[in-house]
Amino acid sequence: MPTATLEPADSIRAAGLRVTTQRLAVLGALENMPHADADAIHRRVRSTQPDISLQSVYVVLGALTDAGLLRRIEPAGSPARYERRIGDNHHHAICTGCGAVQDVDCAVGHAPCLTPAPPAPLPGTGTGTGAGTGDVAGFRITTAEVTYWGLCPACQHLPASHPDKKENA
Amino acid sequence: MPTATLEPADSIRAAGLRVTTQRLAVLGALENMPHADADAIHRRVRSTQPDISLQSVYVVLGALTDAGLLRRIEPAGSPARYERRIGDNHHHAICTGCGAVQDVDCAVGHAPCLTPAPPAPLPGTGTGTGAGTGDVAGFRITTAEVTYWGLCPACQHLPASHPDKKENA
DNA sequence: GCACTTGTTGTGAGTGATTCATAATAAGGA
DNA sequence: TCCTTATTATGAATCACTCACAACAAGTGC
Ligand SMILES: [Mn+2]
Ligand SMILES: [Mn+2]
Ligand SMILES: [Zn+2]
Ligand SMILES: [Zn+2]
Repeated sequence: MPTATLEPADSIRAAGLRVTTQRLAVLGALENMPHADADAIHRRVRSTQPDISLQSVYVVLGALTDAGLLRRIEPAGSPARYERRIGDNHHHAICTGCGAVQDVDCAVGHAPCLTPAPPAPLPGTGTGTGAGTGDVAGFRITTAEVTYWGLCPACQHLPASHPDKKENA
Repeated sequence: MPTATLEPADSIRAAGLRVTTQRLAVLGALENMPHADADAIHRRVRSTQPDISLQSVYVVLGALTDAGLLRRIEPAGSPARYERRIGDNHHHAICTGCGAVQDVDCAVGHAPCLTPAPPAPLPGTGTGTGAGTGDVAGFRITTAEVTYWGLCPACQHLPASHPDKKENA
């Protein structure tokens, strides 16, 4: 038995979950394909567990995400994507051409982006309640999610054509 | 450009689209319910056009969004929401308890996350339609989207119960 | 090692949100 | 008013995901 890695199985156990081959396989797959969606993970896992169903992958992803072992992001217009990089609220740059996702470190560090405090009252459509200072419109903010949209290096060099929305193959 | 000053019919025409009662109704509905989803808009529009179908509302919303007359946001775990406030890339605070959405002025210069760690900062991401151009990890960034997650004032004062995830009915 | 309990997985059906295909309709110009 | 063509109406279909429940297996105790 390869006991070299103290992580996957132990982290699952530490979360109070049972260690199953499916969970190990999903974690292992994500090791090599960060920001993959459920379908891509399923295809990858199938190479070692040909009979695992997509639904089971969903269940595993949900359990691991709830346990805090995975992070799920849900970019607009894309199925949910999963990654093992957790604990830091890092952000993402997403290519509008091909959907590629790239990690972006937050400039602030580990408890980032929790002090938005817009200086001016909200001029929104009729909801200009000048909320208290320090939070946003009276909201108690716990997370700030930042998504940068643009063109990845590859798509910048393509003509204004339609690069196929390739996933991790 | 002053989209707010144009009559709905004029702005539709100016976009090169035909002025229809359905489009006027959808724009009118959103006047009073910013950040509504397709279903809520459909219910509202039905009060004046009882026979309009949800699918037609989707078509109208798509056309108006493509024309730049509406902005669509797609918060995680929520159906798409639409608003008439366009032209400024403002951000949103969303309540994890009840799903309420609140406009937040772009925090350029205040929220640290708009200045990513890698090379250049993002100029004009907020005040200019997100037309600014930055560079993150080789990406040519055109828009920075910020979502603040937390509890709205109402949900802060509720016990640990789960307020119904409903909104303007 | 063997059984037992219970968390997990496998399977199929079901759901919500949105899109597609196509016929019917109506907006806007001639 | 007529005509062309954009737009809407309708139903079916798709996508991503969830649910219900039976079959299974991880971890515990003997
Ligand atoms: Mn990431
Ligand atoms: Mn808004
Ligand atoms: Zn790309
Ligand atoms: Zn709330």
